[in-house]
Amino acid sequence: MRPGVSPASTPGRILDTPSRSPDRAEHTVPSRPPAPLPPTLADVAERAGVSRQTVSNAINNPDLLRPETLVRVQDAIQALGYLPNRAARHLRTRASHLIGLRMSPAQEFTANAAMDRFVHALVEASREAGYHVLLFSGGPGKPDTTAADLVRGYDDLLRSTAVDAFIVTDTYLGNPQTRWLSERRAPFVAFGRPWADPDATHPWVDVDGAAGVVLATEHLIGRGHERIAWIGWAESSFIGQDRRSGWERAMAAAGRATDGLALSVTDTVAGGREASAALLDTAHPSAIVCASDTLAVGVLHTLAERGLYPGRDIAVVGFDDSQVAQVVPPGLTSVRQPLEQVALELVRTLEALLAREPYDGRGVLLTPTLAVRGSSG
Amino acid sequence: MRPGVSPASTPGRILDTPSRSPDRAEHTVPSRPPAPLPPTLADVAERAGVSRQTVSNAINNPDLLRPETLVRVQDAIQALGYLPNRAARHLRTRASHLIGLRMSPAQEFTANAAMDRFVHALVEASREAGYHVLLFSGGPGKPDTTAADLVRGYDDLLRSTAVDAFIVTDTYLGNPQTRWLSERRAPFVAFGRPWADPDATHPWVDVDGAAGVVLATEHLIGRGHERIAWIGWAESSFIGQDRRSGWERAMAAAGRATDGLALSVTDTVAGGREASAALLDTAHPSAIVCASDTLAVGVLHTLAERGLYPGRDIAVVGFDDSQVAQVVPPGLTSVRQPLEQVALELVRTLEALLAREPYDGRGVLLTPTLAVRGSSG
DNA sequence: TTGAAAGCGCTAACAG
DNA sequence: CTGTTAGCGCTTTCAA
Repeated sequence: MRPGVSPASTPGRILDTPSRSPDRAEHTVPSRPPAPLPPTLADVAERAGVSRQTVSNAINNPDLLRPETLVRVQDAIQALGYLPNRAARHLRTRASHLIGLRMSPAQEFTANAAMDRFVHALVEASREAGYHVLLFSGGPGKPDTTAADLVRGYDDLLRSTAVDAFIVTDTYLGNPQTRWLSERRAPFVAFGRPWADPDATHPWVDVDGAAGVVLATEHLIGRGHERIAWIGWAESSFIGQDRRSGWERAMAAAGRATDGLALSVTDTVAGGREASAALLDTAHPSAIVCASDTLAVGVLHTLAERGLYPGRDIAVVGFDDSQVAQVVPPGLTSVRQPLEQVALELVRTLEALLAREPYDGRGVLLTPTLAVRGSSG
Repeated sequence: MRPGVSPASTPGRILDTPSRSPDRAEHTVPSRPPAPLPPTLADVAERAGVSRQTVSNAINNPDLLRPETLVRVQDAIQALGYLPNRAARHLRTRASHLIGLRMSPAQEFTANAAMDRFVHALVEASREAGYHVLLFSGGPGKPDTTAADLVRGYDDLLRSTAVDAFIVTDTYLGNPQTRWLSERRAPFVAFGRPWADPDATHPWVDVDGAAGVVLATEHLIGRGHERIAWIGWAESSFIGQDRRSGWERAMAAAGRATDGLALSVTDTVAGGREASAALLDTAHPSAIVCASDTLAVGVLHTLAERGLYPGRDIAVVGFDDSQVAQVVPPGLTSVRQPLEQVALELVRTLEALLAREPYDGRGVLLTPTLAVRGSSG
């Protein structure tokens, strides 16, 4: 850091539209010579005075070497900063050590921040297993998306042997990928149960949404709430039904009635706002549990409009522990998915799969936690 | 979708701690035979009745082929679903067509959702240029991070020739990566100006934060606000100073005094909350511009505590157009970075760099926009 | 215009 | 325990 530098002193071209300025030649910096090529096995072998194969063994089967040879080779590796060329290794072993993950388009104007946290967790978990994450795009979100488009990204990566396996996240859309990948015999692990296809035998990891909502509802019951409402998604959503079942189960266990206390809407702020307004008018709940933070934020809108304070007048709980839940005043109590654990389990399952270990076909279900904040008292 | 299926019918193992159940053998599904290997050049050549090199030419230098041969080869490629093996091509051409991007740990309890949007935009822009994004981790965020740790991820990827180039995003921390990468002659483009190192000659793309704050401040001035306060970061932050200069510039242009109207704090919700409380007590502003959405959310906290309504009693503007800004009631007006354009420019610059085109050394500066919402009237 | 030969850097199989 | 040989699938000379 050089404290004296004015922020505006760095020369730059200000562009409103992204285009290069035409007078480039006047300011041209000659492109510098390329970086020297990294050392190869042969370089290490020569330095250590052994054959290339011995260096390869030193890396992949160290116990085959006599200790003193091993040390000599390792010293040479160290001195040269040698690391095996991934392309060559990939070509030879047919393993890229890359995991493919499709980024579905970012959902704006919602509180769904989970993807970011998940990607971080996955990158971290992959690293520890010696893998990197390769991102690709395409799929739902654009108009005119056909089934072929949906699997296109997967197909290309598979046919070009770019990745060893996939993590599939958007299983909830009724998307054809998991079935397609299964038929294709492509290695993959799904984040999300095969709700719509109970015959599916592919490995999966998921979070027990119902259990999370049970936690939330019991929390509210413990705070003395009698009339606890539910705002969820359309009946056709398996995940939505699962989460709702947690509310029903916890309410039944506590002997609370649920009549007229549930509403299904689309997963938008407006949906949550309107549903909560209707519920407050007709069902007079003292607490509302929502299937998502997006819906819960909608409830906060209604409360703000009516001069009611979340946590004091009406308790509100969301789902996903998004950044919004974490920072919105007075803090939104929310069900938090253990995404770090999910990532760990996904990678672990993937490793077993790639090692061709038999699969027990039962999936892994993880339990979420509840992040309690001001909106619930 | 099979409507009759109960959400709870899918068998799964519920785990509180991530561990595999021991009775795996009882439920074992034999691992299925591996997928057949994708077709190679030789397969296509045989089917088309030509040599392998001719197929290679059909892909890389189509004009070298007689049209009828070309059609025959293309038909064979189509029929077999052939795609070149990336590892082989990479090994031969020394180009992985992979761009490395380090994911710094997710910042929770802030409103910094920009990374998610940026990654999406980058993946999309890369795809159109024929590149994929490879994610790696490590770096700042963990305790005891040394300079060596900071460049470790880059170094490993470079030495193993895993990526062709990097996009470097966290230039603002005074991190050593850009300098290190430059010395190493590794191809990279930075998202962010080399604030701390005006001698740097590496290519970069950035967003004009000062211009964004000018937009925000002028917007408030246009709404009739006289006393517009600023909540920013510590003086040592170049980005913070840049953004602040926008406020100062717009205020000066409108003939507004700024004495006592600015405060510098850490970039947290609490920081924004405390700073706004102090400003309201001492400087009596009618509007507050913040260096980040996180700070702006802190202002919303103070307003909520005092029974004041954002937009009606006090106008608030943030920076980054995070999901929080988009959904928090009554909507937070915020400066939005053109991340899609940024990604496009980064990839474009990278392509030129990798093509060894001369670089004009001036960087690309893009102008943000202002997303106006309820918090500013 | 098309084909033959070589080799990118690595590892698996086998010989010594 | 170490070295030799071969080949993963591709592109790039160079001849035909």
